[in-house]
Amino acid sequence: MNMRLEIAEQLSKAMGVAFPGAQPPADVAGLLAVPPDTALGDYAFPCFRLAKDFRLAPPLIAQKLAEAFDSPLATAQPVNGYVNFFFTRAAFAENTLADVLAAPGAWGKSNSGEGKTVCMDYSSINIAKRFHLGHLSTTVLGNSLMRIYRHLSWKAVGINHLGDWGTQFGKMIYAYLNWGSKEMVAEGGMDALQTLYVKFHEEAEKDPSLEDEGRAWFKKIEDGDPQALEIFNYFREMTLKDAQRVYDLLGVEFDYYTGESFYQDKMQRVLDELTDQQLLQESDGAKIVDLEAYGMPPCLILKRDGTTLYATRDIAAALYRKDTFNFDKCLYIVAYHQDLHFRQWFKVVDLMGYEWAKDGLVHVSYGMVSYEGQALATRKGHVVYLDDLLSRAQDKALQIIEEKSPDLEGKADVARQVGVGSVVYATLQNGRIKDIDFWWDRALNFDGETGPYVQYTYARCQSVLRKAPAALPAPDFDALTDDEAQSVLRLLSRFPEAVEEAALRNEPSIVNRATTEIAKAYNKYYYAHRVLDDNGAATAARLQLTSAVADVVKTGLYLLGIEAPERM
RNA sequence: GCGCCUGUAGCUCAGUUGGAUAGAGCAACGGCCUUCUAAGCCGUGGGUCAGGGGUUCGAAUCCCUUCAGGCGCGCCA
Repeated sequence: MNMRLEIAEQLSKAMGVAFPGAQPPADVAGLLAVPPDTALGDYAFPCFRLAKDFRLAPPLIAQKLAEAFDSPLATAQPVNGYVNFFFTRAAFAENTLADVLAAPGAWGKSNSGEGKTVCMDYSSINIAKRFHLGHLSTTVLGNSLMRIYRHLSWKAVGINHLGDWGTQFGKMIYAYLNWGSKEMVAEGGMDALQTLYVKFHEEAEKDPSLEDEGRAWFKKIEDGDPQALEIFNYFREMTLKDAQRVYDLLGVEFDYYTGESFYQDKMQRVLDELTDQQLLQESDGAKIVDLEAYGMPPCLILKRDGTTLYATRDIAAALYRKDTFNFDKCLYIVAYHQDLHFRQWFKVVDLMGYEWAKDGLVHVSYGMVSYEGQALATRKGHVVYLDDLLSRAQDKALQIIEEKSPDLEGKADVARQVGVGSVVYATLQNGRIKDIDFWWDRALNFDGETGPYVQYTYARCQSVLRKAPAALPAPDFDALTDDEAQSVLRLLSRFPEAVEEAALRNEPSIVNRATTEIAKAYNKYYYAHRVLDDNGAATAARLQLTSAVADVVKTGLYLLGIEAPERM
């Protein structure tokens, strides 16, 4: 039973009774507000807007509506132009818990996305580069959104749009052949590739002709030269293998690893269509689509030398994905500094006549990451690599476990879940548009509203549930009419709305907050009330509450991409 | 110069898309473990919602404007 809808329905009836003939507002449920203080009720309806239509002062409207309101699940009280609704506490508890406990892991699931497909372009790492802080947001946001959309019955297609095309790979090959070796790379791994790349740029400063060598080797990759391809594929395999360790830790999976190179043979269609529709113009030898009418600089499609650009590839990829998956939405989880780029090529696809470009293509942008106040700079070594961060977080977790629960079984595994969870949680804690300045002491803090806090609440619930008596009488829901229990129940009942909104706004932090609020409310409850006591019927009710909290917290964590340890 | 974004407690951020007395966490200080997990709970202090105008019953929220910061603005991705 959705209490918001129940109240809205009964309130609409009350309007018909109290104001026959008047036109009631269309979306009563949407107008229901949550009062700032629970003493004012569980939901409230502001009457100010009705004053004109009903030709009556808001306090009087509130009074008449409250008098006419009738529901077994709530009572109504008029206060200063608001109608405040108070749930019938025991009935609310019974209803809510029955709903939550009906299907484990399914709270917040809905059919709202049934039959719809979303493509998710996320993580999208570059070949020959180590996984660092700059890739964390896109990876973790994308993973969480995949889970959230699937929870709402969308078909979600995860795509790692690899950065595997461009002259830098020609340069890499040149550097590898001249200054590197199989042994060096086999031993040094990704760092060795990094070193070679830096070396190339140093040498190219002195001898600009190396740039031509780089271009020549890239041309060989394009032309399918066996030696060039072999080396390139070696780099590619290495990068993916390196990244896979991080993906495994984070629990991240992709349906496709179709990178930029995949679209090379799909560019001509873009050029043909743009030409046919006379959208392509020449400018300084390059080919562009003019966007002045839309207040944007032109979108570059072809360079002077006839080769394609980033935007061209993105357009080709969008057309391919539409053809292949027939998506309703295609999300690009990319930092906001590429905002203009996306607005430009989205508009180009629109101009090409594809209606779905208008609201089907979505740039899910997020804030920039800096490290101790300065921009990340791989070449200067001012960078935090993901595997370092994750292993330090795990070390910290293990250290705390040794202090607090030295007898815990499977310490390393719990430390992994908690350490990794803390990093993921922190990444999804704030609105994604916020910039993140990374500091080690902040990242390794496990106190307060953190991943470990939420996980701890789950483990605490599990601990209580393990100690529950095997046989209990039927629950007495009058045991859950106190304020603390009601707060927990209110938050549980609103959790599904949070999941829907998170998908609507592509904002996993909403699920993060909803889950954390439940954990906080339960911890408060836990200190105010004993779950297990001599009263079997009351204990049964409190155990249901505990069980429901455990289930929803676990679901919330899952939707964020975080595991929930049974003990910690 | 133009465009996009951000500005709320010392710090990091919420604020349900216009509703009631602006809330959390961190940091600081003070309490609570012989009872279900103290990675927890309770309490104290801390605010010109960047500034100024406007819209209306009502603004942190919408409009205008100024300021501050971040990011972008043709042959990289």
